[in-house]
Amino acid sequence: MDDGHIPSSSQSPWLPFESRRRARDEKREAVLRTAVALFLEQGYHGATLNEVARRLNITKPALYNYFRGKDEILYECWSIGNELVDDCIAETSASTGSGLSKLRKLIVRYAELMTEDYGKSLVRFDLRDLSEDNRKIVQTAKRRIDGAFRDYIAEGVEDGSVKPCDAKLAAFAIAGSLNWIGHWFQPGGEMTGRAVAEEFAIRLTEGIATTATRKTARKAAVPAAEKADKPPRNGNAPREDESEHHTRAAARAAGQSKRARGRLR
Amino acid sequence: MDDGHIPSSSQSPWLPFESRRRARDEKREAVLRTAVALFLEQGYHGATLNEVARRLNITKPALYNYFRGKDEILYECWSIGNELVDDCIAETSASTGSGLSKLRKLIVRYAELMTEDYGKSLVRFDLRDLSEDNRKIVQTAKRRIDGAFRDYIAEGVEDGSVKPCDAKLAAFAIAGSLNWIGHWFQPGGEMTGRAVAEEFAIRLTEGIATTATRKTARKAAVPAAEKADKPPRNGNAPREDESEHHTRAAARAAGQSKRARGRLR
DNA sequence: CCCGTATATTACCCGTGGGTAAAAAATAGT
DNA sequence: ACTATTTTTTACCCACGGGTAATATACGGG
Repeated sequence: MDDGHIPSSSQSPWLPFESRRRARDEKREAVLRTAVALFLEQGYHGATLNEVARRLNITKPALYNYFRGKDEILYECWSIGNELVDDCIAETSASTGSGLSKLRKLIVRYAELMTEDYGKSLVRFDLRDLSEDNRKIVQTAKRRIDGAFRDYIAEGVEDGSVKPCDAKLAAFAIAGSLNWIGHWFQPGGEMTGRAVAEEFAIRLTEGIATTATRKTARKAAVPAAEKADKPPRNGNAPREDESEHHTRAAARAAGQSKRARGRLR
Repeated sequence: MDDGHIPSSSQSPWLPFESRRRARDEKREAVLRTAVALFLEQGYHGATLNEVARRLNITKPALYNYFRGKDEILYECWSIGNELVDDCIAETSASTGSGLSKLRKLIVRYAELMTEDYGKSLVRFDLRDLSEDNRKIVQTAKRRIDGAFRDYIAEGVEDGSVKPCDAKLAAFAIAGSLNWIGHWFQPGGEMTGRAVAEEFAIRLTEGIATTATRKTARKAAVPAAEKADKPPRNGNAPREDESEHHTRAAARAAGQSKRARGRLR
């Protein structure tokens, strides 16, 4: 009778526990995915927890097994987006090149983030809907992001790849343009998120790049991350960014595991 | 004009108990001024009509003599901002010059609007809080504004003042940058709204202009050194914007009179 | 088979705030 | 001064939705 199906339980006593914890995390994430989509779709105040639950085929109180309340769900959505931004910055900072080159890399990654749900949550959600503590965390993180843009610009000014300019205002101009993507972009349009991102990287740095001598500016200034030397008419050659996707995915997974997990009561 | 008395409160037609004999329209406008400030300060959902009324030294039901409901107040706030934008576009369109020149003018005016309450209401308020009808009106108006940017860019491309580019995306980039001003600018900072506006007009067109704006660009590029000690150069003096203020004020008054006024029950 | 734990459901509470009816106060006209 | 109209207040309703307590169900281990 010892057909021994499902050996997992007999072999490792703590594996079931692990699998259960994993299942729990997966449910938690499912809640967040649903919530972020609904919040973006109907607005935080327009969306109800009943509707979130309904889309998950559960009922509202079940959500409270994973989150303390609505505002915590909002915060967690934002938190995931923030981790993705952190990854962008980390990857960019780790790269070598001029300040301008780093700036362009950050713009591409950040812009593409703004075309995704969790990225949008960074700019579409209202700080005032968060608890006092979480609001402070978000504000600090926002300053950090702004600082990254500013630092790259300043770095570019020093190494000569960027024209002398007010780094603060230039960063506001660039970041504002990018953040606004999160307000108008919706998948299914004529351009993919990546296409928008790369176009913006060029457009937003054309004005401050020193090498902006007419047409040569583009090609010379964007050698590494740019494959647009071919007419930007076709969206082919999605190959060179494979490594980036790998890195992105890995960092994201790591981020998730390291993020504060749902209260294990 | 000078209603100088009782410095304790701001400008409320209801101030003390008597002397409540002002025109209906003025009261209506006072409500909107208070409401737009509160909505921006606490968010539409965070702000209550009770608080709006309290700041005006009246009670909530009194508001319903001038507006049908909260969402109509929101719409009227937006509507005033929209009229101001319309004025910007009209003035710009009436001016002569290259497409680039018009674009810059529009940017300056639009940017400065974004530093004011009614301008901010254009980009900080959520369409979904409006009634179905009003939402459609707003959406149409938004497209019109976007179209103005796009048209000037296209015009500039044709007359050679602007480099060939995707007008749609360029407009998104510029308008996004400007709209974001409405999210971060608050009076009392180190820069005035006008200063920000002029800086942005240069920065945002540097990338797409065919003629590099030498001197203006240079001036803008070295703000840190002499930004503080630089009063308006030449004889323009601090009142060089008088004409525009005149135009603005006149147009605004006209707009108010032509805007649908409070339901005359 | 039973028990303990985690998870989910039913049923409910209740604070909030938009909105309203009716009375009161102010205002204007004659 | 009296009346008609507008404006404002007092007092109230109630829908909505976040949140909770009590209960039921699923499940793994002994």
